[in-house]
Amino acid sequence: MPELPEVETIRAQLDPVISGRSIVRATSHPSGKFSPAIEANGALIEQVRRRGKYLLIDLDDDRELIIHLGMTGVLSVPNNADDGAYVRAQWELDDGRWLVFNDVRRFGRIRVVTAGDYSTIATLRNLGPEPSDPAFTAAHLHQALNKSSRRLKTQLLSQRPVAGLGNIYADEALWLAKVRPTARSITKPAAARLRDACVKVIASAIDNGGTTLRDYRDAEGGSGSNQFYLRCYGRSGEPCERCATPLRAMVVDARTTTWCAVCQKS
DNA sequence: CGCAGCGCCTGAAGGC
DNA sequence: TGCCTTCAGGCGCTGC
Repeated sequence: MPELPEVETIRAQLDPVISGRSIVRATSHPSGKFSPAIEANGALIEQVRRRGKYLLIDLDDDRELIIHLGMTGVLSVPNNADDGAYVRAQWELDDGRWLVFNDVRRFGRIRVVTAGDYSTIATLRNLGPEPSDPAFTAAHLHQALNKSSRRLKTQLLSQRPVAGLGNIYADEALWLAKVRPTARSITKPAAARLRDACVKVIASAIDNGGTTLRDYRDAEGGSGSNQFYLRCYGRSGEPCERCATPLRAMVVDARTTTWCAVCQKS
C-alpha cells in the first residue's frame, strides 16, 4: 500500500523521465475516478512533486495533474502502450513513451485542477505538514492530536496532524515512540517522541525505497526493501524487540493494528 | 464543522 | 477440486 515513502520513491524516479515531455494522447477507464486523466492531454509536464501520498504533476497551463495511488496503484513509463486488464489511465508522451497507471483494485484517483486549488480534494486541502517540514514540531503534533478525542492512530491516518502515514508507518511510529494507538490524548513528552518517530520511520523507509509486502512496485517495476526492517507492523505474536513480550493485534477503527501492550503505555 | 459509518474494489488465502 | 467467506485498507461521501 503506497504511503509517503513509496510515493516519494516513485516521484523521484518519474520526475527526470517525464519532466519536459508533452502529453500527446490520453486514455482512461470510464470511471469518474480516472476519467479526468484525459483532461491533461496536450499539456507539457514541468515537474513532479508530492504532498503526503498525492503526486502533483505540474502542467505548463497553470494546472496540476493529481494522482493518488490508493491501495494498489502502480505508475510506470514503458516504451509502448499497456493493454493489461488493470490499466486505468495512460498518457502518451512526445518521446514515444507512455506514462501508465495500473490499479487492480481501483482505489486510486486522478484529477486535474487549477494549480494549487485543492478546494475539491478535502484530504489534500486539509493535509498536515510533511514529516520533513520544520513546521512539523512536537508542539504542533501535541496540539493537533489533542484537538480531537479520536484515537491517536485514527488521527494519524486522517492525514491532518502529519501527512503521509498509512497503516504500516503509523504502527511503526507509534511503536518506536512507545505510544498506545488507542489512547485519545497525548502528553507533551510523548508527542515529542512521536514526532521524532514519524520523522525517523518515514526517512528510513524512503532510504529503503519503500515497503513491498504485496502490490507495491516503484516506477521501474522494482521492489522496496523496507519490509525487512519493520519492527511492529505485521509482527503480531512475535516478541517485541524492546521487551520480548509478544506483540498483539487488534482492529482499531477498521484497521488492523499491531502494538506492544507493555512498551506502548503512554 | 467534526466525525462515525459505509461503500468502493478484487486477488489471495483459508475453511469445509 | 471447488465453492464460499474473509481479509487487505485509503479515502470520498453521506448524514447526524
